Amino acid sequence: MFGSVEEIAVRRLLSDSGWARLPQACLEDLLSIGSVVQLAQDAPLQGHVAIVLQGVMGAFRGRDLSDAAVTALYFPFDLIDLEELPNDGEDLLAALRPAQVLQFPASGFHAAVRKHPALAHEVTTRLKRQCHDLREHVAELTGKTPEHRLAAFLVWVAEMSVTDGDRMSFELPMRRYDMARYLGMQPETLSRKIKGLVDTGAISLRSPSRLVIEDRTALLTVAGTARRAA
Amino acid sequence: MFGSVEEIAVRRLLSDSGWARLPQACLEDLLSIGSVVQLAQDAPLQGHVAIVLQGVMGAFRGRDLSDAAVTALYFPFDLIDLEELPNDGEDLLAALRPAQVLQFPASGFHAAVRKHPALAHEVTTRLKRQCHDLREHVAELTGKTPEHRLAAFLVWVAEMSVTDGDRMSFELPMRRYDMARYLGMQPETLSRKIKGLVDTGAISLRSPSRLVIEDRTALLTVAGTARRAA
DNA sequence: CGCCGTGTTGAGTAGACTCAACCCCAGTGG
DNA sequence: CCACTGGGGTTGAGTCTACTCAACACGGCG
Repeated sequence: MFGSVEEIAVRRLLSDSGWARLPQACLEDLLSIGSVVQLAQDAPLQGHVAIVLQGVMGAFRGRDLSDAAVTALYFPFDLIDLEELPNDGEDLLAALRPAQVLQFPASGFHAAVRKHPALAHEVTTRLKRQCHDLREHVAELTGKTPEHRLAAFLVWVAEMSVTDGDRMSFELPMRRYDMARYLGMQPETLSRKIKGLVDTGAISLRSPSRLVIEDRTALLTVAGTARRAA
Repeated sequence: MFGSVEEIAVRRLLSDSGWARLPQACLEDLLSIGSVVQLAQDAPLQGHVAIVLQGVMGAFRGRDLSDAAVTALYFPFDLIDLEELPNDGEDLLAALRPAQVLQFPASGFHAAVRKHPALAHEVTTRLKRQCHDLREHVAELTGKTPEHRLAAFLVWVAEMSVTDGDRMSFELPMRRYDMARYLGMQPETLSRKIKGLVDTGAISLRSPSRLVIEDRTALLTVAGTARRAA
């Protein structure tokens, strides 16, 4: 069912991630109803059940993508399930960079959940984890200064990213604008805070979107407490 | 298994709330392992699986209750399940006012979930709803001014409260200090914002904790968009 | 080359924070 | 009966910082 390009990401999904723990029959059911979807930057995800394969998806809250808040981030292997919620048309999902997801029809996915207890357990666990992450994000938004939030965010993203050997260098998975809205500040403020961290030597920028953590300890000190790991 | 006082809340749980949809056998399983716990204000909940019966519980993030952020609120009939999460000792649950919960041993509850598909579905639905609510809260924290957040919060709490016929009068389910930390502002700022709403005539205070919504439309205008209902 | 999307820099303002004092009320004990 | 106490809440003055708005820098692309 998959072309060769997509196969790589799906194969990783089935071997490296928590999903691999599921029984074989369950995985086959999932793969038989799922379809790999390529999403360009800013492309919305139609339908609301999917697993991220590559890239980062953002949950938006608001009428337009242009003025909506970024409320949550979904990294590879994260489950996206926004089905069966009060829908006032203000919940949107979009790719923050070009991304790839394994999408499911809601009915089929939920049928699989009913059929396979192990899948139900996996979904529950992931949802609890998402609640936990969101509460942590709330704690950062209510209790920390922009510097704190930025530092914690950078450490977190670095952990989620494949550092491909190159020390702590990684690609920021979204634009400044989206980062700012996720972190609850203005793009200008974000730019200044990043500059501040560069000036202190904690990080450095190879390009606007490629970042190197020069001094992780210093960054963690700024962040206060580290955020959850992958 | 219940004394007469507790029976009232449990009976409402089994008739009025979404939990009543569960099959009889499942309810009996739940009741057989659950125990009603009375919590004084600020009393922490030991163990992390419960259903709120009365009052409001708060999820805290931080070392102490005194300086922790209030990240989420649990109203009657909400499910609390913080089990099986990365536990760094900074997640706490406490009653914001005297409260009553139906508490479960984690193992027993999860056994019941495995046994009853309907319960698994109910739990999943509630967790998704909690994620949704948390995302909405994040959107408010990142995108709205303190006035907006306060107005939206008051409308929301009013909907969650039993208005006992008395127009839109209701009891605030927590102290100013906790409210402020949930809404991401300082107690002083909160006090001033409340005063501001009183001055415009949108609300009035009968006592520090008893509030009347005089002009719901005006309040909604300030809030921008209404928050999710009960 | 000019345009557009993206990111940065600068100056001024507005609004939340900090810290301190004060008010109010319920308990408590003389 | 009244003074004392402590928790909860409000008010005031001053500071600081994030926001606003505007201009500018940079790179890719038609």
